[in-house]
Amino acid sequence: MVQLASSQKSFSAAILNWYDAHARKLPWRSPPGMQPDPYHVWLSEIMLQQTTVVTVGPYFEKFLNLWPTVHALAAASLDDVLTAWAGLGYYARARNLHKCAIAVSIEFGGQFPKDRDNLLSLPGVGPYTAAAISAIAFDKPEVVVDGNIERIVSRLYRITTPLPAAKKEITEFASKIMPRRRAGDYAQALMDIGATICTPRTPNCAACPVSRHCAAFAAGDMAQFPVKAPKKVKPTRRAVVFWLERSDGAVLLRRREEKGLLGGMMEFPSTDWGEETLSIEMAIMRLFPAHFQALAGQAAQKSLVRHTFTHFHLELQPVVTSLEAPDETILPGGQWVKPEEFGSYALPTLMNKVARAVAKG
DNA sequence: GATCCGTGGTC
DNA sequence: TGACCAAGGAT
Repeated sequence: MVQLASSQKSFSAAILNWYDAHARKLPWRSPPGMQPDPYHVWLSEIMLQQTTVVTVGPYFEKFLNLWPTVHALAAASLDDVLTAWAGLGYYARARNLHKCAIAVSIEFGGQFPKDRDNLLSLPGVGPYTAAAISAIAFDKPEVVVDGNIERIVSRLYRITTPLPAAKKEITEFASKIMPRRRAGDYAQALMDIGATICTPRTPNCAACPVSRHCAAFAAGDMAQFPVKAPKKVKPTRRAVVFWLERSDGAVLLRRREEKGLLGGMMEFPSTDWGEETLSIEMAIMRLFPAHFQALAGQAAQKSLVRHTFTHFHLELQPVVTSLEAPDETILPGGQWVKPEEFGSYALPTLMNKVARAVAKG
């Protein structure tokens, strides 16, 4: 470790040389030597939180087309932002993205702050994203530590403390080996290397520009790092979900609560997501008690929809029914939408799975 | 520090 | 096929 710290210059030079020759061409990156648009950097960094480059690509292009500037995004409605974000997941990011755009547009006159501390005050911008924006968009020498860099550093030093407890230790090592110049390129280089060479399962050390600095490579136990705390088992939750159709073909949707899981997104009405399995009749009684007689006889089950969230499995039992009745007697906040219009609504992937199950069988 | 928060790809 | 994983943040 001491040897590596003393060879910081050789290490960072190898990283930057590798980047000059192998940098990935990504939609949000500017040509070599050009300063990127801070709006593009911010937008991409928010989208890339816990999300792969391949998944983000089309969403990044869509958002830039819809809202070319931070002012345009700030002027959009939250519902339009959620609709455009639908499918990307972690919807608090979209809510905070909108809040942040308004803050930058109003409080900072449309100019993103350049320093880490001011960036940290923005909604949805945490330690990683603040450092990344400051380094990449403004070339500030900030210590950028994401999951890739955690993995690289933990292998360089064979850090045995499990994550996330090792975060502080890793950040200190990362700080010691980073260069003073080209901090943005350096951070992106490490992330590229982490994504393509120093991968989680079987790293391609033969292609790594800094394998000679790596303790885990020397020991031959790269795959043992980073050490992570054990994970908890996911419980399974179940519910009955209703595809309630009107004679004109429109289907009943409602908006979820502003906060929490799938916050602010649209959904097909369902019973509460709990541990126990509910009968169709019981589900109708829970959600549409005033129309039990009209619904119970004609309810048709479709194939079970399985979906896994970060911390639980979900099994939704779709039920197809039809109903003609005054709206106010059906469901508070319900909204009738024709399936061909679903694309312009903020439907998360789970609900599109339900629609698919209903259409098939 | 622990928990909550999506989704699609991979082995 | 199911667990693991990905450019984390908020509470």
